[in-house]
Amino acid sequence: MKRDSRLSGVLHVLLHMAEVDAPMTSEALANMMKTNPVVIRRVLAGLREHGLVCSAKGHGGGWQICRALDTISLHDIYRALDEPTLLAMGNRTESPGCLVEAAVNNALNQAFHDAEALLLERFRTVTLAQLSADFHQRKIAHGFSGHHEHSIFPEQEG
Amino acid sequence: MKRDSRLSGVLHVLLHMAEVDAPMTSEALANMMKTNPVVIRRVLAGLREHGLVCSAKGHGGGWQICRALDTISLHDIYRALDEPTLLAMGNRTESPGCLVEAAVNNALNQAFHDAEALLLERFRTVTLAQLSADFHQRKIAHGFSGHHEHSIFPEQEG
DNA sequence: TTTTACGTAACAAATATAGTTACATTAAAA
DNA sequence: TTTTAATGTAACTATATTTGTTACGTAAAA
Repeated sequence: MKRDSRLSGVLHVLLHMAEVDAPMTSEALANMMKTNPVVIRRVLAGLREHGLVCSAKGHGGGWQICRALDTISLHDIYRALDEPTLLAMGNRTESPGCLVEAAVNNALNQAFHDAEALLLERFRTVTLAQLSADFHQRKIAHGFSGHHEHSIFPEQEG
Repeated sequence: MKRDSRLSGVLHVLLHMAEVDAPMTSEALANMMKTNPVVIRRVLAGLREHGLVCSAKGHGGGWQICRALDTISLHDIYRALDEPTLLAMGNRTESPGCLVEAAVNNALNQAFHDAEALLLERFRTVTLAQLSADFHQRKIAHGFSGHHEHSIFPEQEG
């Protein structure tokens, strides 16, 4: 089964936005993400409803993060994405009439529930500020001299 | 994202097979699972390659579990299904050139890896024998009298 | 030799996701 | 005030995945 990379993608977008003081247009972000501006606007519209980002129309408009980075957890972003499915597996039927299926569901649900809880707990404990700090450390480790806004190496895919 | 229910479905099928001494045909199993016999044969063919079930052609043929239930863990079945994706989320790109994406991947991969490890560990510790025992307890709890092969209640979806 | 069942390829249908086009709306700049 | 640059959003298209179906070959028992 194919994995949903929206959370990964949104985090990427947000961290780039955090590096820039001015609003970034959906077109610029789409170029970074090798996708379409409408796709960017669609997903960021969800974050805006949750107060994580702000958008401005017209000349000089675009998207900005509108809360302190250390107040935005991965869980906040996960919720703003409408809490997408975490696990690629599930039970065939909930509340089955068949007792065999009930026994199967019971065993699997325990494992599934615990794995989901673990993921959500991790999401709660990681903030955008931490990811940003990690990024800046990586930049230094890769030989950032102070003259480049980003890595001295050509960047692929954003 | 839609969840893959093949593991759940295969467990259901196997536990029903465990209740019967004779081979079960793909047609009978397909009726229970409300699907097509070819779909059953496709998925059970994978289990056969791993030595979990045996099939016989011709009159009186069909499918049977061919190992002791307490030697078959959920992990064995998971592997026989070709280790399907466990998590519905993933990173946009592995080995990214962009340092922002590297920071994102690093944070998410830790969480993803731990959640996967938890699931696999659970799969290793649960056997078909345990599920079968759980099923028989449920049957008793639902008023099994000794005269019925299965529940006295009409079974839905298998 | 007929019937029953698996084995498997090829095709069709359904689903989900992502991408695209088009145009209305808003706001700044000329 | 007109032009330009941006978001907002609906509708459509394309693509990929999964599931279901048909068809027919093979094997084994009755």
